[in-house]
Amino acid sequence: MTTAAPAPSTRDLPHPAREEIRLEGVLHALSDPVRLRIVRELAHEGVALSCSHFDLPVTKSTTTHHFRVLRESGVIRQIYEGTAKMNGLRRDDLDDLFPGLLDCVLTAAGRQAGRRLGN
Amino acid sequence: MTTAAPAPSTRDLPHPAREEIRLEGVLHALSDPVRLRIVRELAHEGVALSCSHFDLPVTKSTTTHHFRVLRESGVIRQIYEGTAKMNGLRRDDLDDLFPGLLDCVLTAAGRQAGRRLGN
DNA sequence: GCCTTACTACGATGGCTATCGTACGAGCCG
DNA sequence: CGGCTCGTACGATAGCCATCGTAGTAAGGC
Repeated sequence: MTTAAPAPSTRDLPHPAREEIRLEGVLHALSDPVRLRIVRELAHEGVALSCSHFDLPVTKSTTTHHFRVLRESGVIRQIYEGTAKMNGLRRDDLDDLFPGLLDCVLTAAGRQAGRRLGN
Repeated sequence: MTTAAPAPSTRDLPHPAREEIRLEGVLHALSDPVRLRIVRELAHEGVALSCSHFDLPVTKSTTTHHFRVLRESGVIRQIYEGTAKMNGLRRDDLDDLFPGLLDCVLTAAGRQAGRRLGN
C-alpha cells in the first residue's frame, strides 16, 4: 500500500509551483560552483540522490543551505525518505518553462570542466 | 598632453579573453533583472548601443556598475566612441564557449516576460 | 531504551553587491 | 572660453549570501 506512494507525510518541504519558477532565480542558483556541481551530478546520475551522496568541499550546514537554494529556486525537488532526503532534478518543469536551458548549461559546464582538466 | 597615443582612444577597457570567460560568471551576470534586461535589448537590436540608450530604473552610477559587471564577466564588449561608450554582445565568443546558451536564456526571458504581461 | 546516522535550525561573521549621491574627466558645440 | 552631455570614480550604506560551529530533531538499528 505504501510502497510507491509518498508514504512519509510527516515532514513536507515547500516547493515553488511551476509557474512560480523565475529565470533569474534559476540562473542565480546555477551561478554558484557548489550548486552547479550538485546539479551536474544529479543530471549525470539521472535519479534522485540523497544529500550524503555528495562529497562537497563544504560543511554539512553549508550543503543544506545550497540544497535549499536549489529547491526554493525550483531547480530540484526534495522528498524525505526515511532518514534520508532525496534530491531530484525538476527536469520536466524546467524543460517546459525554459526549453533547452538546462541542457545548454550542463553541456557548457561539462566543456568548461574538460577544458580545465586536460587542455 | 599630445601624448601621441597609438590607440584610437586614450581610454581602453579591460576585457577577459575568450578562454577566461567562466560559465558561473556569465550566469551570475545574467541573474540580475537589470542586466538581463540590458542583454535582452542588446540582442533584440542586434547592434552596439550606447549606455544612454537604455532607460533603466536605476541611477547612472548603478548603470555604470551593471555594464562593468557585464563586461568583466565577458558578456558584452565596450568600446569608446567619442563621448559615448558603445556596448555590444560578445555573441561569437559566447556561442563558441557555450553553444546555444545565450539563445536559450533569451528565449526563456522572452517567454517569461510574455507570461507576465497578458497570459 | 540508547546510540548512530542523516539532516536541520539558529546565530555569527566576513565578504560581496546593488544602490545611491556627489564630484570629476573627456569630448562636443555655441 | 564656457557650458553641456556622457560617463567614471569614490565613498557610503544596506542587504544579501556563503560559510562555519554548535545544538537539536527525526528515523532506524542494537
